Amino acid sequence: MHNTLVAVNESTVSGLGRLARFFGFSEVMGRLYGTLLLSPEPLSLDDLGDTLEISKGSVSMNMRDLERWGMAKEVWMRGERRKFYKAESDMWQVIRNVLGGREQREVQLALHVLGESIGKLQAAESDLSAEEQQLARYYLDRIADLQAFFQFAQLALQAVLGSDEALNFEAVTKIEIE
Amino acid sequence: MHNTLVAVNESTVSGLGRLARFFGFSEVMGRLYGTLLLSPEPLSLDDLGDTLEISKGSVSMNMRDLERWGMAKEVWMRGERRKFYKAESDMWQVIRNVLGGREQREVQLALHVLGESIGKLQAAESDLSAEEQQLARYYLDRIADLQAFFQFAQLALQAVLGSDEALNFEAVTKIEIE
DNA sequence: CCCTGCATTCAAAACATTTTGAACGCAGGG
DNA sequence: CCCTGCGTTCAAAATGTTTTGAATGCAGGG
Repeated sequence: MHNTLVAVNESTVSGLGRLARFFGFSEVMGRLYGTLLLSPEPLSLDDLGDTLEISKGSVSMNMRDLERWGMAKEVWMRGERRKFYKAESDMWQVIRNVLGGREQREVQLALHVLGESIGKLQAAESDLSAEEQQLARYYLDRIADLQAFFQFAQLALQAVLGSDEALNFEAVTKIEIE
Repeated sequence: MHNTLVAVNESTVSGLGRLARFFGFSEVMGRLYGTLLLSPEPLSLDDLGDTLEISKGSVSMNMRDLERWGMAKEVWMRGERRKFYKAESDMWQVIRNVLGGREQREVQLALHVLGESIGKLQAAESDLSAEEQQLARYYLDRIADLQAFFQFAQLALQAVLGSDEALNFEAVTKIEIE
Protein backbone atom coordinates (compact mmCIF):
# COMPACT_ATOMS: atom_id res chain seq x y z
CA MET A 1 0.00 0.00 0.00
CA HIS A 2 1.10 3.56 -0.63
CA ASN A 3 3.47 5.16 1.76
CA THR A 4 1.22 8.09 2.55
CA LEU A 5 -1.77 5.90 3.35
CA VAL A 6 0.33 3.85 5.71
CA ALA A 7 1.75 6.95 7.40
CA VAL A 8 -1.65 8.57 7.82
CA ASN A 9 -3.09 5.36 9.17
CA GLU A 10 -0.32 5.01 11.71
CA SER A 11 -0.49 8.55 12.96
CA THR A 12 -4.25 8.38 13.31
CA VAL A 13 -4.12 5.08 15.16
CA SER A 14 -1.45 6.28 17.52
CA GLY A 15 -3.23 9.59 18.02
CA LEU A 16 -6.38 7.73 19.02
CA GLY A 17 -4.29 5.56 21.32
CA ARG A 18 -3.06 8.72 22.97
CA LEU A 19 -6.56 10.12 23.22
CA ALA A 20 -7.76 6.90 24.83
CA ARG A 21 -5.07 7.11 27.52
CA PHE A 22 -6.00 10.70 28.07
CA PHE A 23 -9.57 9.66 28.80
CA GLY A 24 -8.44 6.93 31.12
CA PHE A 25 -8.93 4.01 28.76
CA SER A 26 -6.21 1.65 27.69
CA GLU A 27 -4.08 2.73 24.79
CA VAL A 28 -4.79 -0.53 22.97
CA MET A 29 -8.51 0.26 23.05
CA GLY A 30 -7.84 3.50 21.24
CA ARG A 31 -5.64 1.80 18.68
CA LEU A 32 -8.20 -0.90 18.00
CA TYR A 33 -10.85 1.75 17.59
CA GLY A 34 -8.65 3.68 15.19
CA THR A 35 -7.89 0.62 13.14
CA LEU A 36 -11.57 -0.18 12.78
CA LEU A 37 -12.41 3.43 12.04
CA LEU A 38 -10.02 3.51 9.11
CA SER A 39 -11.14 0.20 7.68
CA PRO A 40 -13.92 0.34 5.09
CA GLU A 41 -14.56 -3.33 5.79
CA PRO A 42 -15.32 -4.91 9.17
CA LEU A 43 -12.33 -6.70 10.69
CA SER A 44 -12.00 -9.97 12.54
CA LEU A 45 -10.19 -10.37 15.85
CA ASP A 46 -7.32 -11.99 13.99
CA ASP A 47 -7.12 -9.12 11.54
CA LEU A 48 -6.89 -6.70 14.42
CA GLY A 49 -4.30 -8.71 16.30
CA ASP A 50 -2.15 -9.06 13.19
CA THR A 51 -2.38 -5.39 12.28
CA LEU A 52 -1.53 -4.09 15.72
CA GLU A 53 0.77 -6.98 16.64
CA ILE A 54 -0.90 -7.82 19.89
CA SER A 55 -2.03 -11.15 21.28
CA LYS A 56 -5.40 -12.75 20.75
CA GLY A 57 -6.18 -12.43 24.43
CA SER A 58 -5.55 -8.74 24.48
CA VAL A 59 -7.66 -8.16 21.38
CA SER A 60 -10.51 -10.14 22.88
CA MET A 61 -10.50 -8.31 26.19
CA ASN A 62 -10.12 -4.85 24.73
CA MET A 63 -12.83 -5.44 22.14
CA ARG A 64 -15.16 -6.40 24.93
CA ASP A 65 -14.50 -3.02 26.53
CA LEU A 66 -14.94 -1.20 23.24
CA GLU A 67 -18.29 -2.88 22.81
CA ARG A 68 -19.33 -2.11 26.37
CA TRP A 69 -18.63 1.56 25.71
CA GLY A 70 -20.56 1.49 22.47
CA MET A 71 -17.46 2.34 20.45
CA ALA A 72 -17.53 -0.77 18.28
CA LYS A 73 -20.26 -3.09 17.12
CA GLU A 74 -20.26 -6.67 16.05
CA VAL A 75 -21.13 -7.28 12.42
CA TRP A 76 -22.37 -10.58 11.04
CA MET A 77 -20.62 -11.66 7.87
CA ARG A 78 -22.48 -14.38 6.06
CA GLY A 79 -20.52 -17.51 5.43
CA GLU A 80 -18.07 -16.54 8.18
CA ARG A 81 -17.72 -18.22 11.53
CA ARG A 82 -15.48 -15.51 12.91
CA LYS A 83 -16.66 -12.36 14.68
CA PHE A 84 -16.25 -9.13 12.78
CA TYR A 85 -16.34 -5.64 14.17
CA LYS A 86 -16.82 -2.15 12.87
CA ALA A 87 -16.23 1.13 14.67
CA GLU A 88 -19.09 3.32 15.83
CA SER A 89 -18.18 6.23 13.58
CA ASP A 90 -20.64 8.74 15.01
CA MET A 91 -18.31 10.64 17.31
CA TRP A 92 -21.15 12.41 18.99
CA GLN A 93 -22.56 9.07 20.01
CA VAL A 94 -19.21 7.93 21.36
CA ILE A 95 -18.85 11.07 23.45
CA ARG A 96 -22.33 10.69 24.82
CA ASN A 97 -21.61 7.11 25.79
CA VAL A 98 -18.51 8.10 27.71
CA LEU A 99 -19.80 11.26 29.33
CA GLY A 100 -23.17 9.75 30.12
CA GLY A 101 -21.63 6.68 31.69
CA ARG A 102 -18.44 7.16 33.60
CA GLU A 103 -18.17 10.90 33.97
CA GLN A 104 -21.74 11.44 35.05
CA ARG A 105 -21.45 8.72 37.65
CA GLU A 106 -18.35 10.38 39.10
CA VAL A 107 -20.05 13.74 39.36
CA GLN A 108 -23.13 12.31 41.01
CA LEU A 109 -21.08 10.34 43.49
CA ALA A 110 -19.10 13.43 44.40
CA LEU A 111 -22.23 15.50 44.90
CA HIS A 112 -23.69 12.80 47.08
CA VAL A 113 -20.63 12.59 49.30
CA LEU A 114 -20.39 16.37 49.61
CA GLY A 115 -24.05 16.62 50.53
CA GLU A 116 -23.57 14.01 53.21
CA SER A 117 -20.60 15.87 54.63
CA ILE A 118 -22.60 19.07 54.88
CA GLY A 119 -25.39 17.21 56.62
CA LYS A 120 -23.03 15.60 59.12
CA LEU A 121 -21.36 18.86 59.98
CA GLN A 122 -24.67 20.60 60.55
CA ALA A 123 -26.00 17.74 62.65
CA ALA A 124 -22.88 17.65 64.81
CA GLU A 125 -22.70 21.38 65.43
CA SER A 126 -24.12 21.36 68.93
CA ASP A 127 -21.64 18.66 70.00
CA LEU A 128 -18.66 20.77 69.11
CA SER A 129 -16.48 23.00 71.20
CA ALA A 130 -16.20 26.62 70.13
CA GLU A 131 -12.90 25.92 68.44
CA GLU A 132 -14.29 22.91 66.63
CA GLN A 133 -17.29 24.91 65.49
CA GLN A 134 -14.97 27.38 63.89
CA LEU A 135 -13.20 24.59 62.01
CA ALA A 136 -16.56 23.12 61.01
CA ARG A 137 -17.55 26.44 59.48
CA TYR A 138 -14.26 26.52 57.63
CA TYR A 139 -14.94 23.03 56.28
CA LEU A 140 -18.44 24.05 55.23
CA ASP A 141 -17.06 26.95 53.21
CA ARG A 142 -14.53 24.80 51.39
CA ILE A 143 -17.06 22.05 50.78
CA ALA A 144 -19.55 24.54 49.39
CA ASP A 145 -16.91 25.56 46.84
CA LEU A 146 -16.38 21.97 45.81
CA GLN A 147 -20.11 21.48 45.57
CA ALA A 148 -20.44 24.50 43.31
CA PHE A 149 -17.74 23.10 41.06
CA PHE A 150 -19.45 19.75 40.71
CA GLN A 151 -22.80 21.40 40.14
CA PHE A 152 -21.20 23.32 37.33
CA ALA A 153 -19.80 20.09 35.91
CA GLN A 154 -23.23 18.52 36.14
CA LEU A 155 -24.78 21.38 34.22
CA ALA A 156 -22.11 21.18 31.56
CA LEU A 157 -22.63 17.44 31.18
CA GLN A 158 -26.37 17.87 30.89
CA ALA A 159 -25.93 20.53 28.27
CA VAL A 160 -23.97 18.10 26.13
CA LEU A 161 -26.04 15.04 26.90
CA GLY A 162 -29.42 16.69 26.94
CA SER A 163 -29.92 17.23 23.27
CA ASP A 164 -31.40 14.00 22.03
CA GLU A 165 -31.17 14.63 18.32
CA ALA A 166 -28.14 13.47 16.38
CA LEU A 167 -26.30 16.74 16.68
CA ASN A 168 -23.35 17.20 14.37
CA PHE A 169 -20.30 19.15 15.25
CA GLU A 170 -20.40 21.66 12.45
CA ALA A 171 -23.69 22.86 13.86
CA VAL A 172 -22.14 23.60 17.21
CA THR A 173 -21.25 27.22 16.86
CA LYS A 174 -21.66 28.74 20.24
CA ILE A 175 -21.32 27.81 23.84
CA GLU A 176 -22.34 30.46 26.28
CA ILE A 177 -21.48 30.75 29.91
CA GLU A 178 -23.16 33.59 31.67
CA MET B 1 -10.65 16.21 67.40
CA HIS B 2 -14.31 15.46 66.97
CA ASN B 3 -15.32 12.36 65.16
CA THR B 4 -17.40 14.14 62.54
CA LEU B 5 -14.66 16.57 61.66
CA VAL B 6 -12.23 13.70 61.17
CA ALA B 7 -14.70 11.76 59.06
CA VAL B 8 -15.53 14.72 56.85
CA ASN B 9 -11.88 15.53 56.45
CA GLU B 10 -11.07 11.98 55.41
CA SER B 11 -13.87 11.66 52.92
CA THR B 12 -13.03 15.00 51.35
CA VAL B 13 -9.35 14.16 51.10
CA SER B 14 -10.01 10.78 49.58
CA GLY B 15 -12.60 12.23 47.23
CA LEU B 16 -10.07 14.75 45.98
CA GLY B 17 -7.56 11.94 45.60
CA ARG B 18 -10.06 10.16 43.43
CA LEU B 19 -10.75 13.28 41.42
CA ALA B 20 -7.03 13.77 40.87
CA ARG B 21 -6.67 10.25 39.47
CA PHE B 22 -9.65 10.89 37.27
CA PHE B 23 -7.89 13.88 35.79
CA GLY B 24 -4.71 11.96 35.25
CA PHE B 25 -2.79 13.30 38.23
CA SER B 26 -1.41 11.21 41.03
CA GLU B 27 -3.76 10.37 43.84
CA VAL B 28 -1.30 11.73 46.38
CA MET B 29 -1.42 15.12 44.68
CA GLY B 30 -5.16 15.23 45.22
CA ARG B 31 -4.83 14.18 48.84
CA LEU B 32 -2.20 16.81 49.53
CA TYR B 33 -4.38 19.41 47.92
CA GLY B 34 -7.36 18.32 49.99
CA THR B 35 -5.36 18.41 53.21
CA LEU B 36 -4.22 21.94 52.49
CA LEU B 37 -7.68 23.01 51.43
CA LEU B 38 -9.16 21.95 54.76
CA SER B 39 -6.45 23.51 56.84
CA PRO B 40 -7.08 27.08 58.00
CA GLU B 41 -3.33 27.39 58.59
CA PRO B 42 -0.56 26.77 56.07
CA LEU B 43 1.18 23.43 56.55
CA SER B 44 4.80 22.40 56.36
CA LEU B 45 6.06 19.46 54.35
CA ASP B 46 6.47 17.51 57.57
CA ASP B 47 2.91 18.28 58.63
CA LEU B 48 1.66 16.98 55.31
CA GLY B 49 3.78 13.85 55.41
CA ASP B 50 2.68 13.09 58.96
CA THR B 51 -0.99 13.67 58.24
CA LEU B 52 -1.12 11.56 55.11
CA GLU B 53 1.52 9.06 56.26
CA ILE B 54 3.71 9.34 53.23
CA SER B 55 7.44 9.81 52.95
CA LYS B 56 9.29 13.10 52.82
CA GLY B 57 10.39 12.40 49.28
CA SER B 58 6.91 11.82 48.05
CA VAL B 59 5.61 14.98 49.69
CA SER B 60 8.42 17.00 48.18
CA MET B 61 7.89 15.71 44.63
CA ASN B 62 4.14 15.95 44.69
CA MET B 63 4.17 19.44 46.15
CA ARG B 64 6.41 20.51 43.32
CA ASP B 65 3.76 19.29 40.88
CA LEU B 66 0.98 20.97 42.82
CA GLU B 67 2.89 24.23 42.65
CA ARG B 68 3.59 23.81 38.95
CA TRP B 69 -0.14 23.43 38.34
CA GLY B 70 -0.92 26.47 40.44
CA MET B 71 -2.89 24.40 42.92
CA ALA B 72 -0.79 25.29 45.93
CA LYS B 73 1.36 28.24 46.86
CA GLU B 74 4.29 28.66 49.15
CA VAL B 75 3.69 30.89 52.17
CA TRP B 76 6.42 32.56 54.17
CA MET B 77 6.04 32.20 57.92
CA ARG B 78 8.22 34.57 59.85
CA GLY B 79 10.58 32.98 62.29
CA GLU B 80 10.24 29.63 60.48
CA ARG B 81 12.94 27.95 58.46
CA ARG B 82 10.58 25.42 56.99
CA LYS B 83 8.50 25.86 53.86
CA PHE B 84 4.78 26.24 54.33
CA TYR B 85 2.07 25.80 51.75
CA LYS B 86 -1.55 26.73 51.33
CA ALA B 87 -4.03 25.49 48.73
CA GLU B 88 -5.20 27.70 45.90
CA SER B 89 -8.82 27.73 47.02
CA ASP B 90 -10.26 29.44 43.95
CA MET B 91 -11.58 26.40 42.08
CA TRP B 92 -12.16 28.38 38.96
CA GLN B 93 -8.49 29.27 38.88
CA VAL B 94 -7.48 25.65 39.36
CA ILE B 95 -9.69 24.53 36.51
CA ARG B 96 -8.33 27.21 34.27
CA ASN B 97 -4.79 26.14 35.06
CA VAL B 98 -5.50 22.55 34.15
CA LEU B 99 -7.66 23.12 31.09
CA GLY B 100 -5.46 25.91 29.79
CA GLY B 101 -2.32 23.87 30.20
CA ARG B 102 -2.56 20.19 29.53
CA GLU B 103 -5.93 19.81 27.86
CA GLN B 104 -5.49 22.69 25.48
CA ARG B 105 -2.11 21.40 24.42
CA GLU B 106 -3.60 18.00 23.63
CA VAL B 107 -6.34 19.49 21.51
CA GLN B 108 -3.97 21.69 19.56
CA LEU B 109 -1.57 18.85 18.95
CA ALA B 110 -4.39 16.68 17.67
CA LEU B 111 -5.67 19.38 15.34
CA HIS B 112 -2.17 19.87 14.01
CA VAL B 113 -1.65 16.19 13.29
CA LEU B 114 -5.04 15.85 11.65
CA GLY B 115 -4.41 18.87 9.45
CA GLU B 116 -1.12 17.38 8.36
CA SER B 117 -2.77 14.11 7.49
CA ILE B 118 -5.32 15.85 5.33
CA GLY B 119 -2.57 17.75 3.57
CA LYS B 120 -0.53 14.61 2.92
CA LEU B 121 -3.49 12.74 1.51
CA GLN B 122 -4.39 15.57 -0.83
CA ALA B 123 -0.81 15.98 -1.99
CA ALA B 124 -0.43 12.28 -2.69
CA GLU B 125 -3.67 11.89 -4.57
CA SER B 126 -2.18 11.83 -8.05
CA ASP B 127 0.32 9.14 -7.03
CA LEU B 128 -2.39 6.73 -6.03
CA SER B 129 -4.02 3.89 -7.90
CA ALA B 130 -7.78 4.04 -8.31
CA GLU B 131 -8.24 1.66 -5.42
CA GLU B 132 -5.91 3.63 -3.21
CA GLN B 133 -7.70 6.84 -4.07
CA GLN B 134 -10.90 5.34 -2.85
CA LEU B 135 -9.27 4.43 0.45
CA ALA B 136 -7.76 7.90 0.68
CA ARG B 137 -11.22 9.42 0.34
CA TYR B 138 -12.44 7.10 3.06
CA TYR B 139 -9.61 8.25 5.33
CA LEU B 140 -10.40 11.88 4.58
CA ASP B 141 -14.00 11.40 5.64
CA ARG B 142 -13.07 9.77 8.92
CA ILE B 143 -10.37 12.33 9.62
CA ALA B 144 -12.78 15.18 8.95
CA ASP B 145 -15.03 13.73 11.67
CA LEU B 146 -12.18 13.62 14.13
CA GLN B 147 -11.25 17.15 13.20
CA ALA B 148 -14.79 18.34 13.84
CA PHE B 149 -14.71 16.71 17.25
CA PHE B 150 -11.50 18.42 18.24
CA GLN B 151 -12.72 21.74 16.90
CA PHE B 152 -15.73 21.35 19.12
CA ALA B 153 -13.48 20.59 22.07
CA GLN B 154 -11.43 23.66 21.28
CA LEU B 155 -14.52 25.85 21.26
CA ALA B 156 -15.68 24.40 24.53
CA LEU B 157 -12.29 25.02 26.12
CA GLN B 158 -12.20 28.57 24.87
CA ALA B 159 -15.68 29.20 26.24
CA VAL B 160 -14.48 28.20 29.69
CA LEU B 161 -11.06 29.81 29.48
CA GLY B 162 -12.06 32.92 27.60
CA SER B 163 -13.79 34.80 30.37
CA ASP B 164 -11.02 36.62 32.15
CA GLU B 165 -12.93 37.84 35.17
CA ALA B 166 -13.03 35.78 38.32
CA LEU B 167 -16.22 33.97 37.50
CA ASN B 168 -17.90 32.16 40.34
CA PHE B 169 -19.88 29.01 39.93
CA GLU B 170 -23.13 30.18 41.38
CA ALA B 171 -23.30 32.67 38.54
CA VAL B 172 -23.04 29.92 35.95
CA THR B 173 -26.65 29.26 35.21
CA LYS B 174 -26.82 28.38 31.59
CA ILE B 175 -24.79 26.63 28.97
CA GLU B 176 -26.18 26.73 25.52
CA ILE B 177 -25.33 24.52 22.60
CA GLU B 178 -27.10 25.45 19.45
C1' DC C 1 -20.63 -37.47 18.63
C1' DC C 2 -16.09 -36.29 17.39
C1' DC C 3 -13.21 -32.65 15.19
C1' DT C 4 -11.97 -28.09 13.95
C1' DG C 5 -11.68 -23.34 14.25
C1' DC C 6 -12.58 -19.81 16.82
C1' DA C 7 -13.26 -16.81 21.17
C1' DT C 8 -12.52 -16.34 26.04
C1' DT C 9 -10.34 -16.78 30.44
C1' DC C 10 -6.82 -16.42 33.67
C1' DA C 11 -2.44 -17.07 35.94
C1' DA C 12 2.14 -15.92 35.20
C1' DA C 13 5.47 -12.76 33.15
C1' DA C 14 6.71 -8.36 31.45
C1' DC C 15 6.42 -3.83 32.04
C1' DA C 16 5.33 0.77 34.18
C1' DT C 17 4.51 3.64 38.00
C1' DT C 18 4.87 5.08 42.63
C1' DT C 19 6.98 5.09 47.04
C1' DT C 20 10.59 4.97 49.98
C1' DG C 21 14.64 6.36 52.58
C1' DA C 22 19.48 7.15 52.51
C1' DA C 23 22.67 10.34 50.61
C1' DC C 24 23.45 14.78 49.37
C1' DG C 25 23.27 19.81 49.28
C1' DC C 26 22.42 24.11 51.09
C1' DA C 27 21.45 28.04 54.18
C1' DG C 28 21.69 30.17 58.50
C1' DG C 29 23.24 30.17 63.41
C1' DG C 30 26.67 29.88 66.51
C1' DC D 1 33.83 27.41 59.13
C1' DC D 2 31.57 23.70 61.29
C1' DC D 3 26.93 22.01 62.74
C1' DT D 4 22.06 21.49 62.37
C1' DG D 5 17.75 21.28 60.24
C1' DC D 6 15.55 21.13 56.39
C1' DG D 7 14.49 20.11 51.24
C1' DT D 8 15.61 17.51 47.20
C1' DT D 9 17.21 13.78 44.47
C1' DC D 10 17.51 9.28 42.90
C1' DA D 11 18.19 4.33 42.80
C1' DA D 12 16.09 0.42 44.63
C1' DA D 13 11.91 -1.77 46.30
C1' DA D 14 7.09 -2.17 46.33
C1' DT D 15 3.13 -2.02 44.05
C1' DG D 16 -0.02 -1.81 40.13
C1' DT D 17 -1.14 -2.61 35.33
C1' DT D 18 -0.96 -4.77 30.91
C1' DT D 19 0.24 -8.48 27.97
C1' DT D 20 0.81 -12.94 26.87
C1' DG D 21 -0.20 -17.69 25.59
C1' DA D 22 -1.72 -22.12 27.24
C1' DA D 23 -5.87 -24.16 28.73
C1' DT D 24 -10.65 -24.23 28.22
C1' DG D 25 -15.11 -23.78 26.25
C1' DC D 26 -18.32 -23.70 22.60
C1' DA D 27 -20.71 -24.07 18.15
C1' DG D 28 -21.23 -25.94 13.71
C1' DG D 29 -19.84 -29.31 10.13
C1' DG D 30 -19.08 -33.72 8.87
